[in-house]
Amino acid sequence: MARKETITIQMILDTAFAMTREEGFSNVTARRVASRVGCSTQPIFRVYKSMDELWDAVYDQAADFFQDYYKVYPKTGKTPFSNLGMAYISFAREEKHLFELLFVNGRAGRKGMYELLNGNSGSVVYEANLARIQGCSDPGGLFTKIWIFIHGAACMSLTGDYDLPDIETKKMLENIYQSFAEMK
Amino acid sequence: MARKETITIQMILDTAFAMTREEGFSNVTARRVASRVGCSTQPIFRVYKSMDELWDAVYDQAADFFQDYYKVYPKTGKTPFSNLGMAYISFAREEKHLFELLFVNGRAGRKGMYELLNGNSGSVVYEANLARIQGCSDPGGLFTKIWIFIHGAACMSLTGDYDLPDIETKKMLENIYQSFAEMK
DNA sequence: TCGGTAAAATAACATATGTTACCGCATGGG
DNA sequence: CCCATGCGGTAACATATGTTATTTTACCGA
Repeated sequence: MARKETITIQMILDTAFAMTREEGFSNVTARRVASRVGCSTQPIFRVYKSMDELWDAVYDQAADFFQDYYKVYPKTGKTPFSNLGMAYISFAREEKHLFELLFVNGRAGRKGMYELLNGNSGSVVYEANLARIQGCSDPGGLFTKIWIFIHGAACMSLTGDYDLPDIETKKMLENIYQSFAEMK
Repeated sequence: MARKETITIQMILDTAFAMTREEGFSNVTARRVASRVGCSTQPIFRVYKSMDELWDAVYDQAADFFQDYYKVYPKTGKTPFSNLGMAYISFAREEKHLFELLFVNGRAGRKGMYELLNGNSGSVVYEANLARIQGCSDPGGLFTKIWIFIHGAACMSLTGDYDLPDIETKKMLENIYQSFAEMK
């Protein structure tokens, strides 16, 4: 038959994803991925029709990665809101490039923010028992306001304009939750 | 003597800035600027040592533009906070690419967020009578929290995840100001 | 009018990108 | 033990970028 496959689609995708984590999406080029895998650019175009297809796959993997990150994140807060917030802000800090890709710069045809939060299983928001007050359905409401705040802190951490230690962040999140909840 | 100058530094900078507004920073290339000015790339490199220098100039012009935008923005809110917030969020909506450049993606050696807000004259925050509670000096405090919220809404509007009409935005800003202020 | 000077055009260099044509060759079924 | 099949390497194409060398050209003072 034919020659045996030595460079798999997994090797390529994993490498591209690792590069996205480390250097950001825009540095994932055909030649750079190939070089890191240790092959020519051919195998890439054998398993992916184009770089766009590979980038799509990386994006999807980033979305899954965020889901897993949230699931594993220790839920030590007093409320599901602060847990969600802590996980989200930590993710922005620790996975700057992935956060940018998913929640800031996006990508043509990117998933919506709430779609990314819920994922395939609806885990994040659902598990947080926030189903009743899902953001999209209560504009100006509690979840929307809290979410705007959480997203704001995460984005500011990207540019270095927010850098409170986790303890302080947790306090602040629970503080503003109180503020919003008691207001109504 | 010599030939008369027909392509001025102003023409080049204005064009590059207009292109940044319309298409974003990353589309400002030497050839595209030249084409829009109606000349070759030579005049650009006569007045700027490199594209990096031109990009710096565009960035500075964007910072000034934001200052002017804020100064002119109608202050119809009940508090200086809501005025600042409305202006900032409107800017993000109407000048998506400039907002990204200044407050999201930044640029090597970009100005800090509060530096951008204050500008050369310290106008934005100062005029808003917020001097006493400037963000950097009250981490976790009132201004910081409000600012995180405002920045969050602005960033979400970039990705289409926030799209309340101005009226609602204003209400929400005044609402959360109440929440934060009464909490303490 | 004429020539030198500087501005602007032309065209190239060097690099980086996605993508494709081509070819060597390993491999496993016959 | 062959050899067709398809994997992967080499090299090129086409394009886009910043930048620079060279040439043309317009201006103004002499």
